[in-house]
Amino acid sequence: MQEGAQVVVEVQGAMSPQQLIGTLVKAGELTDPASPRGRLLNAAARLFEQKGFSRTTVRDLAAEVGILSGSIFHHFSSKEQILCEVMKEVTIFASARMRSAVEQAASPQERLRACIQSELEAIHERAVPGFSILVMEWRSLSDKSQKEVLLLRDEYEQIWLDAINSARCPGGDATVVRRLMVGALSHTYSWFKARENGLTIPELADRAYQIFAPKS
Amino acid sequence: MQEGAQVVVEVQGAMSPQQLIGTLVKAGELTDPASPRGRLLNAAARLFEQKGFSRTTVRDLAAEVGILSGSIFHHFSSKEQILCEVMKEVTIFASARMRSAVEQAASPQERLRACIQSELEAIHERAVPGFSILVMEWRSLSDKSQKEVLLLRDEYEQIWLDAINSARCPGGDATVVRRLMVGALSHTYSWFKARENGLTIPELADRAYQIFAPKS
Amino acid sequence: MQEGAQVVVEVQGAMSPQQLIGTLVKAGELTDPASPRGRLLNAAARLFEQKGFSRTTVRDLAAEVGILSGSIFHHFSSKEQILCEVMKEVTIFASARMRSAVEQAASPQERLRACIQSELEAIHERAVPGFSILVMEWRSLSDKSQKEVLLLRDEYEQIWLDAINSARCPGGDATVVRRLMVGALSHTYSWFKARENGLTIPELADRAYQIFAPKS
Amino acid sequence: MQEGAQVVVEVQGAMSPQQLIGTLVKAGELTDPASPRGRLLNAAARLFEQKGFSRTTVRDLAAEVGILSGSIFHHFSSKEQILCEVMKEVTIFASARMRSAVEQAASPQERLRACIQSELEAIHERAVPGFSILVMEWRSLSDKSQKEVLLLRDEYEQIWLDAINSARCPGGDATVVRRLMVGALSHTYSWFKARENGLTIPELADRAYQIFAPKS
DNA sequence: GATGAATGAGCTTTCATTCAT
DNA sequence: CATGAATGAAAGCTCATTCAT
Repeated sequence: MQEGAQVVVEVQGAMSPQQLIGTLVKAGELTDPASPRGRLLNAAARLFEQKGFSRTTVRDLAAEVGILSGSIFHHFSSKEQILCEVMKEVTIFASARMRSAVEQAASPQERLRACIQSELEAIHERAVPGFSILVMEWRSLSDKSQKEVLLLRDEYEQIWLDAINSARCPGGDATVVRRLMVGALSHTYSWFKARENGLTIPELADRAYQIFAPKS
Repeated sequence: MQEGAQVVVEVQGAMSPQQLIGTLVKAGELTDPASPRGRLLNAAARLFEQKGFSRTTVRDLAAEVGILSGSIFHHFSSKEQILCEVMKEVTIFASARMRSAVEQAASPQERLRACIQSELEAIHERAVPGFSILVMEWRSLSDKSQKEVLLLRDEYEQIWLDAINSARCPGGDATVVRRLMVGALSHTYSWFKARENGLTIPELADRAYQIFAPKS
Repeated sequence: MQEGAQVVVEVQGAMSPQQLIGTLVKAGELTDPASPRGRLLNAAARLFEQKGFSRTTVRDLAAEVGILSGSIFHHFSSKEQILCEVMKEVTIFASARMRSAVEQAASPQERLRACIQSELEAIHERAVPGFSILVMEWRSLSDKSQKEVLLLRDEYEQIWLDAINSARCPGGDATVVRRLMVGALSHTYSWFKARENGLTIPELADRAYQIFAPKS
Repeated sequence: MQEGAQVVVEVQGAMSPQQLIGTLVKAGELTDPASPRGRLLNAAARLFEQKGFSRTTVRDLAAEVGILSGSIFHHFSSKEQILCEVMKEVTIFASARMRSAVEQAASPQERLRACIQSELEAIHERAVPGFSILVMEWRSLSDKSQKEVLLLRDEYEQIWLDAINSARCPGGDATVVRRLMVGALSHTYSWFKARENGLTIPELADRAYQIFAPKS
């Protein structure tokens, strides 16, 4: 099933976020967003991103999906577990999305460009919201949960490191460059609003690429 | 390029953080860090940075300076006001620090380099902790407080925009570049530890400079 | 004159306080006193009357009905809302009670007499305690809550004004007379104890009637 | 000195409130309203009347007279003692005022009329505010303080009982009549505003007199 | 006498979590 | 599975009172 999923992902690089989610759901890697659990995770992602983890109450969450707060604990054992699951699903989705984007890129430069745009899309798309949570709410996670997420996260980061290395970006070793980049990109959540800034996501990706790309 | 950086560091040594604070205190722009209010603000900056605003209780804060929780409200009218005051003082200090660093830089490139290093020092120095709070806890501030801080913040950002513009950085208009930079630099708080990464702040500033500086 | 009073008492006996409450509960106008919310409201009425609103803590209230203080906020959003709800329910109950008493009175004089006795019973009966709160704790209510209660209160006061007008009481316009009466009657809560004063409520109502009734 | 005071009071029946206060201050029966203690008592009377005892903080009180809250305790040992002293001074002032008013009345009816007007003036005059506190905040007083005030109060009430008895008011024994009256009159504080109701204090006294006076 | 800092008990309220129905 | 009532710990905050200066 894992393999099946990867095959599908590879073949359909031009899939819409909705299609990609559908594929990953069928592969058992993501929770069905139509299920109670899935609706809860989506609502959580949205609220944690908007208001922050600790300013979001389980009552807010329950209200958002139209149940009572007590019922949440039939699906998750704690509020923190919800955060953890959100982060895992977001990571899985972002990984799949980025892998498919990178695979379609021809040159190292294009690969880097694809990574940047893919991450920005993950941050700002409505499809599976919550990417900025990975950065902003990292400290809200227990050590145990952090480890769980890091396991999935490593895979995602490896794609980045490869892209940065092969594109020969300035700024020294790829780890440091990537860390500066993750800060820059995730912070866009706080200020970039597609409608207001007169800037589209691809345009924003261009700007970031101009900065981080190798000097020609 | 490394040399340019080192020059800045030496020159800037003209006034230590402690001295600068002393000057600002005498000018009535900062609270005396030895006063009860000042000790509270410093402790708040430290704790808000370490644990986050909402995970820090007023009891934590009180314990940190050796008083009882009720006594805090002699000096501040609410927990949120403490955050606001911390942000204002941090901004004032960071502005003064950066202005003096920029003034001693000879070229546009050196000015940009000075800005980067100055902000990194603000983030990681112990002198006036709390710079990363400005980014990380922005949403914990009420609209009213945000406006108060923004008034001071504008001044600080203007120095940056001037530096970015005159250095002719890539990435389009200076506002967007600065926003990407803010994210990149403030996020270093989460991962950069001078002792562990085998990287000093000037070295880290160099890396960032290599990325954001104009392509030669 | 004593006889007139006794007739009213006998006739009014047609419905006991308990029965009237039952009817109002079924009609959805009062909270069921057996429900958690109803038990809380009754306890609040008792305590606010005995100790005053601000000297009654939500912990007192919770202890009185055998729950913990936090649980109160499942039923009410604030302590002040409890006061508001108590006042509304007391007003509704007192209105219904007085209306039925007045309807059974034959003459204008008997109607006034019935009003006086009905209000005294509302003040001193155990059935729905809390009438004196309406006067004594009025200032503890926010402006918004005051308006809510006044809406219900107007109806109650209209019955009084009609009775005063048709009985041709001395003392000028009915509004002023009623206000003097409200003060006189509600203050009895502070000094009248049926067992101690050697005076029953109907007897006390007689005394008040002798004072406020038209001079023959 | 006690005698001297009484002589003065007798002789100058037409004294203004200010003059009467001056006399009582000289006789050592009231605190000089210009002294810090006196200003505190006046402010307390005003605030307790406006907002209620428990809703008035010692900080409010201090702010009202322009000192800091800690300084209050150089003049009074507790907040409750302030209330007690206010009540005592108000009682002394109201007694002196009513005694002089009653002495100038020719008939029993006029004496009753004088009592009513005198009490209304005590309630609504600005000179020594706080009469309504005697009724409204009685429960805020400790048992010990209640006894102290009652000692002075008895004298005041005796004047009333004599007036009621000699005027042959309806409503049974004078104690009950007086109690109904004190409720009616003190409650006027809550609704009577000289400027708004189109009713002066003497006119209001007339209305009350028409109600409580003997039926002709 | 006043100040300002601190106390400490107690307040109302919040909230993740539990559990009988 | 969902409900709704309750829990209980802990939160932010209030306030009368104390006391060294």
